[in-house]
Amino acid sequence: MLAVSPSSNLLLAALSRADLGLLQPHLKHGPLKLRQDLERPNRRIDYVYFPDGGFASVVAVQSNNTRVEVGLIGYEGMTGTSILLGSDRTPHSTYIQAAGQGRRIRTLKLRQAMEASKSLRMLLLRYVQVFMVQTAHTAISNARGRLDARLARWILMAHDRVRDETLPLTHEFLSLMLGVRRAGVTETLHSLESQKLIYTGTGRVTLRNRKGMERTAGNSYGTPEAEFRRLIG
Amino acid sequence: MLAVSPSSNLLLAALSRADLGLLQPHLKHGPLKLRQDLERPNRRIDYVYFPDGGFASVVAVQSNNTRVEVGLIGYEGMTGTSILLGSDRTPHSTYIQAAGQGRRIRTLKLRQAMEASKSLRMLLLRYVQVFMVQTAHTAISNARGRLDARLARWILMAHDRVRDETLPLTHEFLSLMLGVRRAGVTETLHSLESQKLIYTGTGRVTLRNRKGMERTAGNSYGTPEAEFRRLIG
DNA sequence: TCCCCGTTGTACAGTTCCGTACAATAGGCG
DNA sequence: CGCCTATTGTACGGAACTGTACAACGGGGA
Repeated sequence: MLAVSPSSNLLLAALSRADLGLLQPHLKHGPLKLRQDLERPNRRIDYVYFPDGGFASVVAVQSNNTRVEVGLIGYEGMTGTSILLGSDRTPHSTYIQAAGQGRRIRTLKLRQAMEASKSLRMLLLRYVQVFMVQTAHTAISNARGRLDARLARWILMAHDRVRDETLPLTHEFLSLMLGVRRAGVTETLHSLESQKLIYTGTGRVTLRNRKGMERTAGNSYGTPEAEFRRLIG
Repeated sequence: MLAVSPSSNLLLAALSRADLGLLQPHLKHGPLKLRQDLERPNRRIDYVYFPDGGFASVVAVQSNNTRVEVGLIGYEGMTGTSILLGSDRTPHSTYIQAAGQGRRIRTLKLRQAMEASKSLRMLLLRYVQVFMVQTAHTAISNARGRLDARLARWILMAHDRVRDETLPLTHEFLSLMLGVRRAGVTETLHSLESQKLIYTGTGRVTLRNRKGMERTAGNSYGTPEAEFRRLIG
């Protein structure tokens, strides 16, 4: 809870001592609660979040019942990419999907720090690049991937961020994220389970064979992750 | 051809006189030829392009035969968003899909200009935000939209950029962009034609009823366009 | 003018996923 | 402990799209 305690957020960890010093006085640690809204569509964004654990989903909204996840943010990243890009809002919605802890900073303070330090600015913008690649690969996965591949990709990405084999997820929730039918998720999870890639239970999915999951995810998993390693490290 | 001639590129037009002055000495006007590669996957990006007409596609690549368009760039924007974000390359591919003219600048010169002017930097980054929203909406459209809606969206976006009712497009090409079967494009175009929304001919699609097309595109068209108007004007 | 190859039209069986519906759990709360 | 509601299992017909194949067209080059 101490403001000076080291964060397990990879972006904050990648900052130079000086850059961290710019942010540190304004970073506040706290819980990230399930379903907490971090950004609402077309409303001013007040805080930017650096999760230490759990993750948030960025969801593109069309109409009431047409909403699909376009990105996933955990301890490797931050919310508020539109703030970094000079906008004070976004048409998308961002909220916590797996509870955790994290740090937040007022957008104004972040803006000031970014103006003060070029290296800080560059690091955060490189993360925006990573996030764009993630979104682009969501697009290609949605266009060409079969449900088993898309589901495998999503579970892998969630696993990367939660760092626990067991994910607290209902089929209903997964169907919302992927924009598919709930019953389709149930059937596909059974298929993955029969291939011994996962265990399932009510409200949870446990990863059993990561390599195997990566195989079924195919090329839809990996490119954004490689881009992260290249640009952030 | 004169370096000082006004560009019809909306980003360049939105620059202040001073910011334009920074770029102007390094901008070179020239043709953008069909299928010209502007960015290759994971290769250094040497130039950034500001089209005056025609448009380029940003294509996410998985394997050889799995490639889907994730964004479209015409006189309203620029290529090289990854340069703006501090990376010198991108896993995506960018090439000209409708020939035109445009200006280009060496990435180094652009970087220097961006460091020199905050207002320039902010304008170009706001365009990155617009492009991210476009990519996100490609993702949602791919996940939920039926082929007629996706095709209508694509034709509308192309029409916005070409500023001509007639688009020089083969069905094969459209199928590559959308990541669907060529025969599916043919059938869907017939459907749109029978609804008097377009005319078709070999190698071309002519928009006949824009309002109607926007209706069939549904919510998959409009959000990124609104974001452009809000952030660039 | 005619050839020829890129483009378009069309067909067919097969697969994936949808919309909907309803029964069977399971597990938290009173 | 037993109820009650969220969650999961499963079924059904149908829609959308696929992969493949092949014929017909058409417009530019020789």
